[in-house]
Amino acid sequence: MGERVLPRAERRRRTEGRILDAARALFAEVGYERATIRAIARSAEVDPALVMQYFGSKQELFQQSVRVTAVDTATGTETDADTGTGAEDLVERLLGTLGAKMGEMPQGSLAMMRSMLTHPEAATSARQVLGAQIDRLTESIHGEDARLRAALIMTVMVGVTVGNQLLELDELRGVPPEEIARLLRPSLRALTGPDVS
Amino acid sequence: MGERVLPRAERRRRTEGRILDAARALFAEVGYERATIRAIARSAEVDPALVMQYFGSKQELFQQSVRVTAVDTATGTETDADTGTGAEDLVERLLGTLGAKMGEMPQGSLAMMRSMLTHPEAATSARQVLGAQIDRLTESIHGEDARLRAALIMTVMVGVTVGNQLLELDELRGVPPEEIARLLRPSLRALTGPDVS
DNA sequence: TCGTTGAGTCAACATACGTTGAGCGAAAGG
DNA sequence: CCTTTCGCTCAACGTATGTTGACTCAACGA
Repeated sequence: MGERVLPRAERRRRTEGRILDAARALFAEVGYERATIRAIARSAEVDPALVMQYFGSKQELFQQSVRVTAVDTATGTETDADTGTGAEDLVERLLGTLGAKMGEMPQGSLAMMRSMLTHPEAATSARQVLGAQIDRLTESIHGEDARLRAALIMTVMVGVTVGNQLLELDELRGVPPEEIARLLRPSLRALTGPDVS
Repeated sequence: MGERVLPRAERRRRTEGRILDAARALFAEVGYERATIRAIARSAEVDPALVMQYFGSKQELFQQSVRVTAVDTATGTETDADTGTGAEDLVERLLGTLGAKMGEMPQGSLAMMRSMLTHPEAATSARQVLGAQIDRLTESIHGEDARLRAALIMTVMVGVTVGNQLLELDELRGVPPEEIARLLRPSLRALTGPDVS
């Protein structure tokens, strides 16, 4: 029937991908501790031992699940440097990634955030990502307490994301992202400090 | 030596208290999953079995650890109704409890917040507490999107608390609470909506 | 004084988990 | 065609955890 026979390399890549997807989904849903290797394997339709053989340990699987694209899109980096570096531009970018369809944040980011309060390595990752973003913001704020303000801005973003994606507060359910961005904009601008331009 | 002999009732109350304190501390530090009954018992200088005998299960111990005073002070309730119910007053109260010496938030609240992303019951508690606060705020905001604005305000508070108390971001370390409150005030006022008074 | 209560301990059970090593069967390669 | 490689499974081990039941001993009440 539809059962194609695949070359080994391709087959391997696909199962590895299935495992990673399943891992990301489960880590994002229940966090590091409650996401068991067995459950991930079952979801990927694979033997638990294979997960170990491919990724070495649960810890490494988690790291792989959270890597790269995950981390920065979570907090609004998006690595494209086409937009300006003014504070307003950065704030707008943050609001944008928040709004890029809120229910569809990359699973890797959600996985990291879900575990950041209870899993040490996830906490370290989160601090790194936030720190990098704070650095960026700090450069374009130029105020007295520039760094502190930048930190608070990121802190606000974390709060909204937590309330919306992870706690799933009823009050934020189904609200169009643009509206949240609209309501949040003045608050972030206020933290940007007295306008310099 | 100083080894006083205590009446049974008193003795029981004290050990029960020691267990609860140890539980709160550990739950707050590492979250529900990583806080083991054995570790809690060791910290309270008691046999693990005694913890079960007194509290029934780890789940019930957690609930007891998180109860009452814990929950509302976490997000700034403080149950005293002496202050007004105007939006500004409420915002000020929120900022106040945030600033009531940031490193000394009640352990029960921290325990709840630490686990709210990974432990279902903690999540439910958090949603309840936040929901109640949002209700309060909504009444005194009177705007179009009053409820949504109120939710975002609480969301901001959660973010700051998470960043400060749980993630322990370097940028917020050692910053006097009054300064954070000062920087945050305009942002919260902005969410309060166009001033009605 | 003596039986009863209850605080507290000890040893053990059942379970779930991460992890390992041996092995099977099909693709790869000459 | 035969050997090797490798994706993948099976069964098991070791360990940590929540939880339980039998037990000890001092405080209590009559």
